[in-house]
Amino acid sequence: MFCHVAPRPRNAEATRAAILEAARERFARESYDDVGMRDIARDVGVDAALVSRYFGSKEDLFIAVLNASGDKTRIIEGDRATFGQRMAREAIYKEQGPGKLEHMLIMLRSIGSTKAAELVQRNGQDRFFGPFEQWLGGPDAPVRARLAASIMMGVFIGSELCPDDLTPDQCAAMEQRMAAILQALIDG
Amino acid sequence: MFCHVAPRPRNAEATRAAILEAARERFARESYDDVGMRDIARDVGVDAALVSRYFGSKEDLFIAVLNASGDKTRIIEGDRATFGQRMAREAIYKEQGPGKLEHMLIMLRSIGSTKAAELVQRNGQDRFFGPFEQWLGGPDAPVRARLAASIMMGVFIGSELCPDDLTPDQCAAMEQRMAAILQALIDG
DNA sequence: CCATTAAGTCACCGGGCGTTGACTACCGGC
DNA sequence: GCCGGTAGTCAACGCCCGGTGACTTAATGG
Repeated sequence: MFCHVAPRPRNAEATRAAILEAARERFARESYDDVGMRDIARDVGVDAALVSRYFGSKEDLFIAVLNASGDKTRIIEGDRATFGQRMAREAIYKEQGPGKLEHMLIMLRSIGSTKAAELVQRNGQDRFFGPFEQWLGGPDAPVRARLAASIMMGVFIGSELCPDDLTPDQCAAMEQRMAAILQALIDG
Repeated sequence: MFCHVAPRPRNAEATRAAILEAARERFARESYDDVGMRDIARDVGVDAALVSRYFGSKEDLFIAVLNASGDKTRIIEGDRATFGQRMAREAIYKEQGPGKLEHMLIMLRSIGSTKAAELVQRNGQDRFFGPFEQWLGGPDAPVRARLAASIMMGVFIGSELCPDDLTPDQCAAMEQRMAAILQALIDG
């Protein structure tokens, strides 16, 4: 009988990446305050001290997660004509997994924590809101960007952080309405 | 020279009410996790032990705050024709103070905390979402209610939890756009 | 085959948390 | 005028957190 799982081969770079990945998944499911260094370490199968060693502090680790996750969040791609449809689909059905809107999810989870709020705001401004506003263009771009982003955040919270009890038909109806609203904002 | 402020007169009921009020203000500004029993006690000018004594536990205190605050949240009043306008004004300018949408603010602040999320979800469903959906009526009421509530939540987060750097003109434009979107959802 | 060095672990620290039981001081009624 | 009960305080407990220095173990080059 095996008492130990196969010990991870000694590879600092791979271990560091594994920690970052585990942290990303944790922070996408729990808030900054609720995620513990020991939780992340247990997920990877290492000692908690190693997490502190590799990333300096919990705050630095969170920043690293935000930066790493932000790379994959290419919200703005594809043509403008289907933006509303795409975003509505993402926000409502939100196929799990890395990339996509996970970056937004991580930010929303921890935006309540005073320790993480500042980081979240700065990161969201730089990596999400700023580019979005610039991409949008046109008259009232700041207002339209802000409103569109707010709507996406709100639907995200409604469908991810709160339990979902909508039927498939209702989801489809909601998707359609949301897409129309967003698209109207995009088009001006 | 006075070394002590006037000691609070011995009145259990008044002290209890003062604790509840202080807790309400704290929970409206910080998340469940960030608010400490000692913080609340300090605001009132009593010992932290008294807070536990009067309300049993932090969780019970939070529930009491949600219930007490919910009474004043009469979202649904006034005529339907101006609902969008009223809500947009509330969400964007959100004159501070008890009542109004403070209940929603308290819920949003702590929705990230796993310890408070369940309470928030149940309370929000019972005191906010359910009545709202019922009041809305008409075709697709659940979908429209959910979408309208999500939009309000999103704008709330955007304007309260994130710093506001919109000019008065931009605020007015945003208010107008948001009001139109909400009103369209209300009317069907 | 061993020495060196990096990778990872272990024990522990200081601090903050919510909560509790023992204690004190005040106030109304006799 | 004191006395019982209640409002409020105090000190402490157990727990968990993030972080650190000393130690152990494994890989690697000679």
